[in-house]
Amino acid sequence: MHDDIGKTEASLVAARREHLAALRSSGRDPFSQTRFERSSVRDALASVEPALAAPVDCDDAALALPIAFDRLAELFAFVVAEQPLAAQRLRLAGRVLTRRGMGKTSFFDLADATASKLQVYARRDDLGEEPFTALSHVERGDIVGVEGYLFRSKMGELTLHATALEVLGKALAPLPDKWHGLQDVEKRYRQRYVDLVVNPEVRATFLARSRILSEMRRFIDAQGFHEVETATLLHVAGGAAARPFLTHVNALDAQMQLRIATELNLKRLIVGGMERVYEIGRIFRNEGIDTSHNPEFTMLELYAAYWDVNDMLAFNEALMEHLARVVTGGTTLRVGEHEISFARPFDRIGYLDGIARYSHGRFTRERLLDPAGAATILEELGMPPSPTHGHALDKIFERVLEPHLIAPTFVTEYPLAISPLAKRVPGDPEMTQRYELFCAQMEISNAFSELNDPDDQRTRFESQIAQRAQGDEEIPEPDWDFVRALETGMPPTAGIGIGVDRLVMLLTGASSIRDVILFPLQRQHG
RNA sequence: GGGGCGUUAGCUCAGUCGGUAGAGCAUCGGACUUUUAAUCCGCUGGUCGACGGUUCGAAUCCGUCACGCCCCA
Repeated sequence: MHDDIGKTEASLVAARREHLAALRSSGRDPFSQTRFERSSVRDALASVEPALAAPVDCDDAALALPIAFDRLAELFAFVVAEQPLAAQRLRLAGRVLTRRGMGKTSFFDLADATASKLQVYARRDDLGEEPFTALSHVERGDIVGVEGYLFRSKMGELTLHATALEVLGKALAPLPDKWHGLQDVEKRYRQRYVDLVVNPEVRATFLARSRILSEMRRFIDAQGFHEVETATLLHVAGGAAARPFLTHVNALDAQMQLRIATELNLKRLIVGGMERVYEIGRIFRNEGIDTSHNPEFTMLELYAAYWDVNDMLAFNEALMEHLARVVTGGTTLRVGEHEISFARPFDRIGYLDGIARYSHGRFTRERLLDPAGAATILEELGMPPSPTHGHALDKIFERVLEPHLIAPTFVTEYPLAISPLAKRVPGDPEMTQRYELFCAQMEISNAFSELNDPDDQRTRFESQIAQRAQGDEEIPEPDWDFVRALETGMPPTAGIGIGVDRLVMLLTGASSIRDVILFPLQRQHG
């Protein structure tokens, strides 16, 4: 790949510049246009006989919005012929996707933000000789505004019959194939704007992501949570097991780290009495890139004072079902070859029980909770040795239990060794009040009753220092101020982290995290 | 880090056994007043990812590198 422009491409650009020059010389410079008033849903309804209009369920604010192409069919279902609506003056705008010129008439397909298109019909006899000639300089990729009325074509397609048309923007770069779109995945990510223009399903995916985020906020806000923004630049990035990105702050002449979680700062807010807080924020982890990992990704973390892990589980379950309903209209989703249901209740399985079950009883609690025992399990599985007990447990889990977690499943009660911030299970101090939610073999959320005993927290940080010394570089340095925060007193609290990108993958059927991140990290061209 | 696959016209893709490169779409010219991947006629368009090697001759074989995708660790 190199960025030098080829001769063919140069001639395509030159041809487009000639069309631009022609438009300018006829006083229709596309780049001098400043605005175009588009018809609102209310305008559209007002222009037709009330008796004909289908009932529309939307509030005043929605009525004032421009008509989205995906609503045209619903709003104008009654349009059957050419004549009844000739008095109507609808104004719609979009990007030209295809042109079908037929001498003295022409058809255009326009795209807006939705995955639907609008067909426009232009005729010389309606537009006049000179404007129709100007129209011949409108090409695929250009942005146009059209005024006209709707009718149904011979083939039954709802079509805007143009009475006036203006060019609002010109595409100088040639667009990809109108039928195949842009397939080259590398170019799709590097030039996402082109991907979005020519691949409507990509626009639909990112609009779905936006809807998921706003529904998530709505659902959470309705339960009295406050959205907050904590620092991304930290002296010590903690709250998760991951290597941080390093940066330098000139004003302080200090090396700092980008956050790997929002956990510790959000719990500081719980200590401060904010009681119900959440943050939807970008997290940075200096790790590998694959179909389910991007070095920067979005996480929802939420903390509720006076809740325990079971309250959080119920909240999590309700949130997931709600989002599934909003996005898909139902509770079942296709993920690869599996059909999975988000109808409550989700499956539950104990961490230790699950590993015991899928190892046919070979990997017992006693072996797993003993560092030496876990090491022998790794050997039996033919896996390389781990630097720490916690690392070994993670590897065993990934190999033995995770592959079986297709339907939404809460894995409950995690060993203390891999849960440095979670409260112990009463009467079982080696285990914690924690669960993780898995779907389609992906970890979606992680929640627990938060450890609020500062002495216990200090002890666990100290054991993390030992783990770091054993060579596990993903174990963060202790954040001793966090212990001081707990010494200030934290109510019993439950917290959760949800991987937003993976959740969007599930709900949109994306198989790669790159398909739900607008600008995934790519290596720079040599 | 290891393995596999890919990179050919603006886009989507062919390219046989090693003999100096093809199609469709787009562009350009022409016809066409309800088309919808419009159609019909005609013409253009190439640093075959980069570099090196083998060969009389390389898109094709070999090596190195770049970028990407997939799988594994």
